[in-house]
Amino acid sequence: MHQLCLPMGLEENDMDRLDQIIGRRRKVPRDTHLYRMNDPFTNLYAVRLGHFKTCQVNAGGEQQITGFQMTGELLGMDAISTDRHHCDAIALEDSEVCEIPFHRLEELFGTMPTLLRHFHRMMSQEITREQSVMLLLGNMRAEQRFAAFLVNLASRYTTRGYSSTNFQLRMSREDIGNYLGLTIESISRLLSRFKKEGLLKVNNREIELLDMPTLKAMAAGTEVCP
Amino acid sequence: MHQLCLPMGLEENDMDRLDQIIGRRRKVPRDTHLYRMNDPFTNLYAVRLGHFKTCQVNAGGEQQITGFQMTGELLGMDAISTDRHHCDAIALEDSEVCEIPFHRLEELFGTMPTLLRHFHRMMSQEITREQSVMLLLGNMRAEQRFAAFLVNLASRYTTRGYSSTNFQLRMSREDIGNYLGLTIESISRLLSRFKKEGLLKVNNREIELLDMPTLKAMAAGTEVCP
DNA sequence: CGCCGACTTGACATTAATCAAATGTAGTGG
DNA sequence: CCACTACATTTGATTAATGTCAAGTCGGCG
Repeated sequence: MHQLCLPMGLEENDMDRLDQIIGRRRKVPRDTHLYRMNDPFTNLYAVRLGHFKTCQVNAGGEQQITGFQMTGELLGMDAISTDRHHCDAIALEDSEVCEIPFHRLEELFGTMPTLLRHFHRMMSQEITREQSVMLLLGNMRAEQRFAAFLVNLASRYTTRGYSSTNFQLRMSREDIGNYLGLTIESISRLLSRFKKEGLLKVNNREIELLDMPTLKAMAAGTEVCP
Repeated sequence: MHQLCLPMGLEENDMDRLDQIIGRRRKVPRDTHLYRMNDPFTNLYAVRLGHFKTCQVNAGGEQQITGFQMTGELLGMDAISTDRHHCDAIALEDSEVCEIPFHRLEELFGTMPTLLRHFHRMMSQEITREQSVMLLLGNMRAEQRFAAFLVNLASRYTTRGYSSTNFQLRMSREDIGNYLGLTIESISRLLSRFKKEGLLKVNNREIELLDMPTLKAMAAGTEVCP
């Protein structure tokens, strides 16, 4: 957790000061909200355990999942601009977060440039992550999107020390479809097709990736035409 | 410019200190790069004059325009995470920017909490802007996307003191299509249809919006079905 | 005037959505 | 343990939206 989240690279002394402001841990049961759109912003949240999704809704009631967050990732940075949350954050399984009171974090910034720098990197990373999703949604075809999704999960599980080829999907097909701008039926068909083509095994939400090179090539848009 | 960009709400004293680190102005002729993907990151850029587009390219050569920037907007925040730019920034017309050396900006953060807070708001705003685009690309149909695009431009021109109904598109149909995940032909057809339906007038790149309420309703997804 | 690039328009093809069952899975209570 | 239900997923048939391809038209500029 400390390798992924805010404290990265801090000296022990600074680490203690950070630990002191980090608020209580909060359990978030599956399918419940960590926060809702328009809630006033007081805390950032670091995921300690479990998985979340963040989603936007517009006036017409259309919903878009804008991301899936796992252990060590930070939630709530989109709320800084207006002091209100811009999306809902919902636990995909029983989860746990640390509350990080943002005003107290700001107080530390003045004397802890390393912390501040790391915070900026995390916000910037969120911006580039979203740009990749824009590329995916704007230019890729269904099979590319789905391949990119799987490759992205694999790489994030690797970072966390888990298997990059065997993992559980924590989200429903519907969530995946919504995130990728596709329907649940399309996701289901893609899974079946990838299975038939020997790219992966799938059993309910259990996934085993069998052909990472091809999946990566599909995701990058460099796959040779079949 | 000062109302939109970093200095917002600074005291005169602080404003001077900020002005001192702001680097030279740089002219960027139409169709030339302000920076390219993978260029090392040294400066943020504040647009003083003109318009830019930022675009991503993946390994397969697919390109996605991730945003259009106008006067007072900040470019380059996605480079902080890795010290390299993640996208190309290209001038849509002859333009001018201020260079903001990021390391010197960081030096000010320690003693200018107001500046820091404003910087955080700008990064956060970029995150929420991108989330809106994700909603657009993931869930909206072509006419909604295009309406949302026009309404967004209108509101940004309003903020800058220009007409919200009469303005020039600085980007080609192709750029618009790429940004919205549509083809140039689709954009052309949508323009023709909106014109026929009396929502706008169009003459080359000159736009006059005639029915903002309907356009807004379309963008929000609350338009009554025709 | 004539060329070029940007844009428009039309005909047709394709992708993924929609609609409709069928099937599978997990949980519940007998 | 087994029916029974509710919900998630898969699969098939069809349709609708948008992409692709192919002419054209327009406007600016040498």
